[in-house]
Amino acid sequence: MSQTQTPPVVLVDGSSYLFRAFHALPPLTTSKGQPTGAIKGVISMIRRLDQDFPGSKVVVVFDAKGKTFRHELYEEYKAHRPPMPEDLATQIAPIHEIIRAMGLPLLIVPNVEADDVIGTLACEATAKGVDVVISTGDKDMAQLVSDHVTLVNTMTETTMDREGVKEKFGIGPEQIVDYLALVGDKVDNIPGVEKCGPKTAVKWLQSYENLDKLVEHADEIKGKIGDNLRAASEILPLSRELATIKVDVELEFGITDVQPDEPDREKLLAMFKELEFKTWVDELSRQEGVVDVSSEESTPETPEKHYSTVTDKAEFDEWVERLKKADIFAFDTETTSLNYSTAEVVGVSFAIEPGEAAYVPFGHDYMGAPEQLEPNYVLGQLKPLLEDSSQKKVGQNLKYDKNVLANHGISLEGITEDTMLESYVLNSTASRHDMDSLALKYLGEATISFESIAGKGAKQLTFNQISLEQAGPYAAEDADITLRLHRTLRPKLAAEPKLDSVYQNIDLPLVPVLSHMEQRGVMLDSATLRRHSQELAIRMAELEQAAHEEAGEPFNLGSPKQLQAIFYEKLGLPVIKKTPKGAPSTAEPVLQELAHEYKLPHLILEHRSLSKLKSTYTDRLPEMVSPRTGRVHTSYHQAVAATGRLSSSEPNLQNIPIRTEEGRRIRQAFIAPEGYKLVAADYSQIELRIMAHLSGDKSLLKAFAEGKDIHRATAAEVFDTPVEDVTGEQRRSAKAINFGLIYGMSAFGLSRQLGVERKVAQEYIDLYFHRYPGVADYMDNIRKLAHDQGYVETLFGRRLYLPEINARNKQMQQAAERTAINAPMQGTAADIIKRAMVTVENWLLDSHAEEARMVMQVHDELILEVKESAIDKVIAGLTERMSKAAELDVPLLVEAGVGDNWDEAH
DNA sequence: AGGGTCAG
DNA sequence: CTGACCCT
Repeated sequence: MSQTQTPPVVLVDGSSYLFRAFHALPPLTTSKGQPTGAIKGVISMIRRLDQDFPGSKVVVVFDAKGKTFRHELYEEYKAHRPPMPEDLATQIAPIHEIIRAMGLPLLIVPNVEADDVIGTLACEATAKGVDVVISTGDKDMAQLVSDHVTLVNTMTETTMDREGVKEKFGIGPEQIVDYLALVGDKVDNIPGVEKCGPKTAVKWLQSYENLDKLVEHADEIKGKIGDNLRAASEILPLSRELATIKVDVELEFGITDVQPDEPDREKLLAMFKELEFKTWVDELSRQEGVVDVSSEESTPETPEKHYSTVTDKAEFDEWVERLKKADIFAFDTETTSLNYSTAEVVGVSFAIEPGEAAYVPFGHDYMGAPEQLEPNYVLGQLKPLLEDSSQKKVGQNLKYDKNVLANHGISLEGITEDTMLESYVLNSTASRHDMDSLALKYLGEATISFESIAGKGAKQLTFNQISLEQAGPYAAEDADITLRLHRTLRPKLAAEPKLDSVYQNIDLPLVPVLSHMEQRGVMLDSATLRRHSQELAIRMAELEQAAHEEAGEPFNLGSPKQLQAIFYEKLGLPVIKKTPKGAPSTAEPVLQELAHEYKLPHLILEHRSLSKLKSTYTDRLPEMVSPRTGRVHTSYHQAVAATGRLSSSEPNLQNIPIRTEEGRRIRQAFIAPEGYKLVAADYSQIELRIMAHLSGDKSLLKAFAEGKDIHRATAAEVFDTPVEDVTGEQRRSAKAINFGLIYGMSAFGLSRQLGVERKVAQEYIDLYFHRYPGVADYMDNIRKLAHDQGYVETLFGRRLYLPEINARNKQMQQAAERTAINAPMQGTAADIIKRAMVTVENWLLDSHAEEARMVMQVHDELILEVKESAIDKVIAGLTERMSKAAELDVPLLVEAGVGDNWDEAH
């Protein structure tokens, strides 16, 4: 390997990093919803090159849009590539802009792929005696490696020279093209040899050196794969050509023509600010000559860090004294398990000032663990502080901490701030609100990952098994980051009065309410469910046998893949619909259709629905009963649904069956303890009522004011019939129309729902809007508003950003428009029931603590356990409070029922 | 429209 | 990860 004195030229394959950064990094967005993960990834990679190759000329190359010579060579080239995700497409222009502002040459050559530009420049540079480093994430580039060309993957920090290629692939750089031709490429749609993977290709090339010689001796290859090779011999030259990176493209410039420029610091600063890349903003601001005039809010500096692990009594006591005096402190628990109902606290961490935090371990019990403070002492000292509601705390998802502390007899009060909720209210569309994502997004800091200290997979340690050396900094960091996030996020909320009110008056007060409901759990009749399971098993076995006879062979009824084979290959049933990937669908509506003419689909349908009931409910629910309490404890998630709704998991209590008789039997297993009944109260037609209120449509308001059956009233209007003459069929159609409106449904969707022609569905919609012009206006306005401001709001001011509302892709744009219509209704309903929950919980705790408690929420329904003697009183108070949770131009009707089980209560 | 879970 | 299916 020859050494030159001059530093190498670095050619950057920008496009390859673009895709890798997009998929590998957490989906960052700005507080306004602009996705930035790929930008951050690509730019930080490019910035690193300056350190890795000081003094080198860095040239960045991107693919241009449009076709290339490979498309002309082979029209199927990249034919099956899905369109670029919108979230990625919007990040390309900013990346280009930043690279230019950094002063780096940016090459985008029309009709030439980045690979070929790089190949050509690399060839030219080496001819001039300059060494080349190609920075890429794409292994195909290995074909360019030579004595003067090295590959480096800056994201994974690996380099590959000639020897490296041999090590990695088992063959030399000159053989890579032949290798690629043999293997083919599914994504780019390059044909290869059927069933020939990397192993086979390498084996062949090691024996025959290259493709030509291999094809010459193709008859020596035995077996099916030999046949495949001979069958492919015609197209292999084409594959080879497609896989070959060009080194002789006609470019209008040479490697010496491209020169770096001075960086435009003002421009960079503006862009980094816009994209909310705090650390880079800080870094630039500190550099001389750049005065940050546009800054209204100071970006948080990364403080010096002083984290301590406290095992000394005096030191701990001192911390407690400081906590008592603090106006607010950040707080976090470390526990043995993520499951709050079984988790035990093994340590707690605190922070009062940024950069300074302490971890107090008391339950680490691995071999050789240092002596720690007594759990009883630590928790005993902290208890008065934690239970003092005037002592303010901030945390990340404090509901969890409240739940686990309850296992130690501590009732956490004073939850005055929660960073997870701050982030959620600021931008519910941001896909994740966990601490690690928030730290990266708002503080520009990567946190210690749990995996890095606990390991992963089966060998993952629980927190009590992690050494104090590792656990200390991790836990202290959690408290520190939480405090600093709060200091960053809270002012952002305060600047938006409506969002601030949603946070303070709706989501924060709900935290203890949800915590109580989770801890209470709900009672389950496990014995009945188990019996039900056995019955289902018998019925399923019968169905399975019948299906096998019908199909003429045994197969797995639960496998859509095997089913496709039987249906469409063996039995030749007509294909009605295909899955997104092009395979014939066996989805429910398809089978429903086929069931008219064939017996097998009917059997499958019944088997499927029973199998779902059994695996998800009758088998699983009894397993979820806590041995400690004998009840099931769900988790409610407050920062998952973009619209403001809650979600529920482990188990999901918000999707317990109700549609079929068989399903309702599962609801019958949700029961109340001795002396109690279940009361279920739900808002009647809440979303349509909200639509009436928001749109102000006269007819709709009137219908609700008069307490009419809304679907019947709609049918009378749309079909121009007197109310008393509306048929069942007409009412059913009207109901589908009403649902469609809530979902922002199109004529297409409605036609499918109703099973009528699209034209007919459009007529219904036109008629509806004609009869309810206020609704039509409202829909137009909300769509326009969404396009103009990029977000929509609920009645209470909860905001939902719609990043795809102005997407170039029409389908995405239309989906965003449907969300724009649905979100204010769904979200306002969520706000209303959350408000009701807070009021109802406080009322019950104040005056009916022994008689009634809320145990479940299912979007528009609250389920309570109520002592038999108090039922009338509680129902009256409950329905009144739910009705008054919002003041709308329509009455909020609440319907309540009582029963020994959830099914009966309806 | 928004969710969660299961089996393959 | 996908397809299917349970809920409001």
